[in-house]
Amino acid sequence: MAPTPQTLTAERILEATEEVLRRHGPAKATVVDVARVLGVSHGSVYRHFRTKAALREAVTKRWLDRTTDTLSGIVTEGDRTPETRVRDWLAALYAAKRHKAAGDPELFATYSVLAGESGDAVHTHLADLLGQLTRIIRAGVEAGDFTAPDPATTARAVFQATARFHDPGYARDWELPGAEEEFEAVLELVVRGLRS
Amino acid sequence: MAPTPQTLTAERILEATEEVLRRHGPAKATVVDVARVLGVSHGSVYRHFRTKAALREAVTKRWLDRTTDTLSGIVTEGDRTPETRVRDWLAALYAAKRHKAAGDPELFATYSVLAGESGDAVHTHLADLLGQLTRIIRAGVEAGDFTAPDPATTARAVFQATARFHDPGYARDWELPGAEEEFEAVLELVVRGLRS
DNA sequence: CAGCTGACAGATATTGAAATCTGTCAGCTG
DNA sequence: CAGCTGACAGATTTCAATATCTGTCAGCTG
Repeated sequence: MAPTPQTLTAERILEATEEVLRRHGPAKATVVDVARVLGVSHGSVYRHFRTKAALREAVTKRWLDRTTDTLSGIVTEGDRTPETRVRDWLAALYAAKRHKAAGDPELFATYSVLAGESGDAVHTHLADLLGQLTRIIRAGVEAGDFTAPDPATTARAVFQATARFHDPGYARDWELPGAEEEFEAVLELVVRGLRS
Repeated sequence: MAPTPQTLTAERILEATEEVLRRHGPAKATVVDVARVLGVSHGSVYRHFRTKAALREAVTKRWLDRTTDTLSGIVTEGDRTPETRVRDWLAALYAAKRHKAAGDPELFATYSVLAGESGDAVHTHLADLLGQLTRIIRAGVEAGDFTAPDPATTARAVFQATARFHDPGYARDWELPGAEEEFEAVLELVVRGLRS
């Protein structure tokens, strides 16, 4: 609650870590830097996070959860058709990732590094997103709008088919001219493939 | 090694380069190595290729063209339906890339490096592949099997949607258990999206 | 005593000097 | 004379010495 809390908490460490990552980038950010920002010794940071990898994963998880939370609202918009929700959800995912990549490149690089290291935070993030997409597709099947023998498998296929527009490995292409049109074309193809 | 007292040709240099790339990998392969395999001075290699980058691009182009040639046969199989040809073509593309990645990892790494450097050889390769796919889809539209206002745009969308199964950036996932099933699911989704 | 410090060992990263490589070209060779 | 050689300059890579970092822990502090 206090604007300048004196006790060292996991939350304060995560905020300082984001700051350091933004300033120095993932390759140069050290635990000593984080401790310096907080005005404590680096030993204290290790009281809250067992390793540097755990700290990086925690800060990344926090960052990924922001996207998951943004998208979760679209899943349950009962007044819209499942097709519209699939479109909106994928468009929102693309927009969120693109915005993050452009606006927060240092942290985005960290996320990409962790994704490559197959960290648990990323694995969970992907499972969360797939779960959301599965719910929309299942609703579409129940409404008779979509055909999908196994909604989870189909959701995975939709996710893979649009990977180019949310996988961080393709981030450099997201701002290229024509990217938006290509997204629309893939989205159209995928939605047509879902329809009964 | 076998005595090679013949005249020095671009073709012989490309073969020696492949040999050196396979043995040392893309990071350690030098023009001096190539010259040593051929029993000439490295200055002679520069008579045929202006730069090392040009040499690497030429050897990569040769290698990429083998895939393009393999697939071109499927495009014109008039006795099969367009849908079958799209399925066969994408499956053959996936199989070819996967086979290369598993069987020739050093050269595959070189290809991946060049793809990242956005070399012209890769650009041309992608244009060739897209051209083949466009022809199949256009044939499908003309036969009334597919709906696609602009076959070239749709071909691009199909190519993007299946990127995970032919883009070298994903090579590490191609041998994972379940990869084949995921390919089938994406292929099913895409083909459904093409149908009228 | 709960939380923090700071020195320490082993691991990792940085640095700069030495080695190697790329690309050129004047001259050699057949 | 067409094609090749080998020495060379500048760029890049390697390597080992040095510095910094990670993770631990005995002891300090409030």
